[in-house]
Amino acid sequence: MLDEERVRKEMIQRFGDAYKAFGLNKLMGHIVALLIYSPEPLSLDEITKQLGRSKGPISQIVRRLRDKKLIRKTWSPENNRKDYYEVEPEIFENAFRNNLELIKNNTRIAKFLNEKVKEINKKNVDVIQQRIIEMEQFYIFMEKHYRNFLAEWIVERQKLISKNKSKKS
Amino acid sequence: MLDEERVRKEMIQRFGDAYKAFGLNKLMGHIVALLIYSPEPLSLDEITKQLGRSKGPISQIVRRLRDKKLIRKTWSPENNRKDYYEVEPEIFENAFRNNLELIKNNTRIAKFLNEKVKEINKKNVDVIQQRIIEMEQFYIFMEKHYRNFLAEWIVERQKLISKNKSKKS
DNA sequence: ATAAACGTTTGAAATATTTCAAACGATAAA
DNA sequence: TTTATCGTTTGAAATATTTCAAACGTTTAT
Repeated sequence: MLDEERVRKEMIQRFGDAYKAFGLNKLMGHIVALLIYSPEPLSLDEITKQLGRSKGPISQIVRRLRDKKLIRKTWSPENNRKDYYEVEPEIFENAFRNNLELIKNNTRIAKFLNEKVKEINKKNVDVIQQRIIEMEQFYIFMEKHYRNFLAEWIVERQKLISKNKSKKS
Repeated sequence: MLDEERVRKEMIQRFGDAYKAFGLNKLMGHIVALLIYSPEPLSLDEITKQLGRSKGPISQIVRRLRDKKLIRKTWSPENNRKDYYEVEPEIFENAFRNNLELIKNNTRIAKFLNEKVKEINKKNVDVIQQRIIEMEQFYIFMEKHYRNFLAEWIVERQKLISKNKSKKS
């Protein structure tokens, strides 16, 4: 029991650090960790209590997590007063999709620069232009691979799920 | 000429935002943008002047950029007093490699949790365990794709470079 | 040897972000 | 209709990060 508590805390800690490393709010990672580790959906108050924070930030971060499709509200006939939250079943996939948006932005930047640099026709432009062309190619290529990965993962995930189901029955 | 200045500024701006979105320092993006856009290597003082910052932070961020293999010192027979910097030819590839490290950390977290949760043998563990198993599988799969992407990109890049060379001659 | 030109380090100041407590509005229970 | 229970919003406080200016150590020119 003491051990379990330690693991839970370390998980919250590590998710916080990981989220931060990806440029996201630490608290987002904490909440996600909590929800992944909880077999039952949690209310705002429960999250608040378990993380020892006040309601304000929890409310805001929970909304952002919902916008990012990492967690969702659950519906249940009883408890129609409080909102309960759980992780999205496709949480990792969705986190990846969010990252894809950043990559797409990089492609956009490269394309914009390519246009502009061509227009300007700067002296010594060849070195710069070559860099920017490579940048554009790189991120276009990357986008393609990202999409590919997603498609393959969905197949892979189905296999995982069906394997697990057959184990249960 | 005025136009060129505008593009340069917008580039610096956008790279700053992009770097921040990836959880890195904004100034890192600014310096990288400056060096990409510069046909000649730049000294610390030139970077300092062009970005309107003081030497302290520039010196520190430049070191971090070197650690991350995004920029490098150039050597030249004259000017052996000052250090001059340019972007690494494989800057985008290397940025990607840095990101791969973050993914590897996620895999590590999942593996750690998998071990621990198995040990604890919590009641209702099946839901949680399933999530963590999926997390591990996801990031292992992702690592594989990342490596794959890198291998393919290197081939693709060679094609780009040789195409450009033949155009020049 | 001395002076000048660098890059780095470092505490303090400025800025940005996170967090809180309290007020608010909305909805459901009494 | 009134009261209680939520989730949200909001300005202020706490904290973390970025930035600066000055001091420092090192290397090169004089």
